[in-house]
Amino acid sequence: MLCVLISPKPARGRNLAPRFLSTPPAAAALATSPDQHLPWRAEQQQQLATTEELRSEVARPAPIDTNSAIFALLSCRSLAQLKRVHAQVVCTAILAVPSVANKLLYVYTRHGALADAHGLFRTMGERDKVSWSVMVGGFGKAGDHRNCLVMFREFVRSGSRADSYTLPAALRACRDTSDSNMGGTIHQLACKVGMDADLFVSAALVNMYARCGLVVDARKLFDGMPARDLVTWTVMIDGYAEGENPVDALALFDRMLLQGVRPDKVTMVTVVSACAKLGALHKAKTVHDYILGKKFPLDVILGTAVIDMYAKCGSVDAAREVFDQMKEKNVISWSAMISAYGIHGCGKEALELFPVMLQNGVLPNQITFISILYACSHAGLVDEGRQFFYSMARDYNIEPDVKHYTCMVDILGRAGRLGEAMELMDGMTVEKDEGLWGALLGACRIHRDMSLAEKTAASLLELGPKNPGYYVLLSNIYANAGRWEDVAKVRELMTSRGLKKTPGWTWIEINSETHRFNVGDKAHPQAAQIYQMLRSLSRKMELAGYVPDTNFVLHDVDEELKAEFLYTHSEKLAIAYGLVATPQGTAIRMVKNLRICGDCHTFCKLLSAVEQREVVVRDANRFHHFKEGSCSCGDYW
DNA sequence: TTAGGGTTAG
Repeated sequence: MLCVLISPKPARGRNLAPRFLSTPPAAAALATSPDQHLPWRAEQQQQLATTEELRSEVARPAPIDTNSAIFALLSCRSLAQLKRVHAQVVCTAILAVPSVANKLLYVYTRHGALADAHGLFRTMGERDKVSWSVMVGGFGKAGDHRNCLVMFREFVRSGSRADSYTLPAALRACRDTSDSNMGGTIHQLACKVGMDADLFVSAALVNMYARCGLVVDARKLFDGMPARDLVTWTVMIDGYAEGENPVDALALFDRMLLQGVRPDKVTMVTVVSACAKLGALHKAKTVHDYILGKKFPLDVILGTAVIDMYAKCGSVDAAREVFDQMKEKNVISWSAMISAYGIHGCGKEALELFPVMLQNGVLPNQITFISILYACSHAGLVDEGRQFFYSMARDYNIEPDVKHYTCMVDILGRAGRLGEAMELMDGMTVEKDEGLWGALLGACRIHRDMSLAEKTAASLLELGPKNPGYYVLLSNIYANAGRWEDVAKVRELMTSRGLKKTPGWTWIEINSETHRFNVGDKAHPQAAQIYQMLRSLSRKMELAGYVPDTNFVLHDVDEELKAEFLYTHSEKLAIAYGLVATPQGTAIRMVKNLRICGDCHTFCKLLSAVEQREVVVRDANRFHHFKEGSCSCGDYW
């Protein structure tokens, strides 16, 4: 076939059926390639002609009817195969049948061949709603949001009414580009054409607003909907979970159940992921029991979500149990388990899993290496980390990106090898971002390297970081050195850039309920008991040798006041409540939104011995398991 | 000839 289409002269030695002589326009388009007019290309074609002619005898397109064409299109496994069927369709002149042409368009988009699909679309004589929606949806699914919206606009301008296929596709493009302005415009259009109450459109609208960070607008829309289906509930739950509001996500799920709506597997994945964000082990077990009770199969997606949930709720053992039970595992499941070990400081276990993954025929990807390097970093495995870092490109053809460099700088920096970290950064070709400089600055804090800290901070501040954490880090470094004027300057810079320090909070799960504490919080109904417990605890702890480490208080105030600040840190209030509300011997499990403070870390270690309690803290970076006076992080965090 | 669609894991 190819020979007939590309050969400039009549083929020799065979009779061509008349249909091959008059090449239809679409078939000509098929043979077009951008470089076909280049001289070397023409020469090459001449040389290839004989072989291709022979081949074409075998591969000559056979006539095909409409039904067989649709069946053949749906069974295409490769783009080459698809192009052969396309040629058959062209030769049989059934491209004029809309269902065939549209199916062809659709299958091209499914193979990610959007240029081919678009080429065909442009030459199609008759384009109906399906052709348009295939193109709008095709560009969207391929991640080409711009062309998705261009097609949508063309569709609307062609005088067609936006429908329940094209509107959700266009809204998804807005969601994926976080363009709530465009999303709002499309919302108005949906209202204008009376499509806003359609279930597909309204689910897409709720999803778009929520994922663009406008959860309140999403909820208003959700509450005002005349009808809701499972997907609408699911996207709203997901909106809360993704918006870092897992409490509302889980509350909405409970409400959904109360209203008699039965969740499906996708809803459960969303709920499990909300639970992972929350970090409450009791709740995690309840959700897992629900999944088992309702007999949802733990397939690769739900199973992986459950692994991640248990890991982030503090039980790496439960995560491993689920991992072992899963029949099908992909690279995401393996990476989730490696990451689970990593955040719990079990570097050895994480690294042991890597070769097992390979033995199971699963190849690592970029994220697997981030999980591995993270595990090395939090277990102090410098040499191992370095080996993995260099093996990425060499053995797996995965070029390290800025995140991998950040992990590596973290590994070297924490281990005190600041010079090596700098060297690595000097030699990198990928663009440096604030996270990378932040990692180096963190290392400067740990090893008190004032001069490098200043240089690093200069580069960091030049990038204009949006994360208040980096300013606080720098301010901490100055405060530790007693440079209060510089502390004030950093604070001023933060204010001028419109940033505020993220307030620290800790919550603790008691009897399946979470209780949240801020610094100096007195809002809890049992506040009196909590503060009384804190006073008796501090006496006991000081007798056992605890000395408040006032270096962690950064206000320029006297020592006595500093100690008072320390005692009302949210971590300590949560611990005190844990002691008040749970029987002796029960583990105390907490989640903190920021990194645990150094003084609270010391406090937890001592408390685990004095009170004979296991204390588990998830902070913004990792888990700390305190037991009998020491922490699983080995004071290395 | 009735094709195309909204939600999910590290």
